[in-house]
Amino acid sequence: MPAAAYDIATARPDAAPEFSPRQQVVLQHALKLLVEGGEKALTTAGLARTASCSKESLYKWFGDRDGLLAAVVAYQASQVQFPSESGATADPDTFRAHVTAFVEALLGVLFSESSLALNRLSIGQSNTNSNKLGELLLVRGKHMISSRARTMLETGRRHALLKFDDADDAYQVLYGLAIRDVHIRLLLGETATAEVNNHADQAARAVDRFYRLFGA
Amino acid sequence: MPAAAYDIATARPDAAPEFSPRQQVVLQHALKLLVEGGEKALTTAGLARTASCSKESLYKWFGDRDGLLAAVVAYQASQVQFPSESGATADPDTFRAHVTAFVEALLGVLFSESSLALNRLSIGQSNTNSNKLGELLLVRGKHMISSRARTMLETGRRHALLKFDDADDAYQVLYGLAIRDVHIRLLLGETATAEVNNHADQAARAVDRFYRLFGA
DNA sequence: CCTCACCCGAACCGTACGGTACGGTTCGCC
DNA sequence: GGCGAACCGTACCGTACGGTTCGGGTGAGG
Repeated sequence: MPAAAYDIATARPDAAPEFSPRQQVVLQHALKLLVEGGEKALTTAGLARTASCSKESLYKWFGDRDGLLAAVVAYQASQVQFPSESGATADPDTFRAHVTAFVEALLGVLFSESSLALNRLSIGQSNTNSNKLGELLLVRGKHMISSRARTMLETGRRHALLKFDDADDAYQVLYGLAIRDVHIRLLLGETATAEVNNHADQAARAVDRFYRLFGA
Repeated sequence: MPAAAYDIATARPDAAPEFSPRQQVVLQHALKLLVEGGEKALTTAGLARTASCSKESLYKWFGDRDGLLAAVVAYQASQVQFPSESGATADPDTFRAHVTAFVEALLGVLFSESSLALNRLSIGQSNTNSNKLGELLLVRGKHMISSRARTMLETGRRHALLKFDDADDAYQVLYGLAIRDVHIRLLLGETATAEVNNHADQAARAVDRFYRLFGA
């Protein structure tokens, strides 16, 4: 349950059965260590101590330390869910509200401490060992989000609420308008201002500009 | 000389005298190791070997390993320069060309392998030891760039070429339109597509959209 | 009660790497 | 030529941490 509401309506079937409850608890402890102290702080001995399990179990469950890191990323990504678009989107106002809600959820996820910690971890490892983590985060996180966004935008286009040629291009603009350089600044350790944390306002402004570019 | 042209007209006086020529050569070797293998690949013994210097000298020059990393970031940031705006910007077309050139330079810097490696390094360390590196990269890199961008945009506003209330807000929009989520994807290890590497086209499209939002 | 699977806690091992010390060499300067 | 500063190469030390092994304990099933 990390900084993003769990939405039963959109839960993917592959999310739950991947790890046993006991393992999920351990993974949550691992995430906590990551958030607090970065990758260096997640040692096998330290995790075994804080999670009250044995190193032997860690290695049995996850293979090695890299497997543990991958498990943390995979598990956490599976926990992130977005509000479903729930059908009736022909009405312009409700559709725009849906887009705004999506952007707000995006900000909430990307700027959460757990997401930042996982991104920091994956980025830090991205050019060392075959880059398994970055790939995992991209495919289980960003790609899931972007594909959902594209279908949402295409729904808007189908109902003549938006106008664009390339859905991916339009999504990227929406992303850029919403995130700007805040993500990278937070990743670099800058502390978030109150303005940045006002996700509702930020989302509304981004959607406003997006509509000025792509509104029908 | 890393992926960004050196502009003699805009060289800051504090850039040159910080490190001796010999030290600069060593720092370039260090950057090369970082680009190739990430932070793990930059060991004091490894750097001493590839740069043909002694570990003793490394510790004399940079204090400890963290000091070495900070020196790499500081030195490399000092090497990044942008084309100067060089006065006559009253003409709408040349001003817009200046903005486009700025965006193109921004893309060239941020998407270069050396910049990515340094960002990965700083991000990876950002929640471990007092976050010296991230701060350094922000103040010596991003803030320099953004302040220059703001003055450029305000020049455009003064000449009634642009219209906005907050220069920083406008810059952030320009940044978001240009960078989108490409930066984070590259940081995570995704390989750049040909389209992404066409900085001229990307810059032109971003500036076009920027003008549709902020053009007078 | 026995067995077996699972797991905890702790001790242990090997190694990689940060940091230090030292002998030997080059080079500028008097 | 002699001196000292800077520096290279190498050997060395201490430690932290990944990974393994082992003894013991707990609980379900028979």
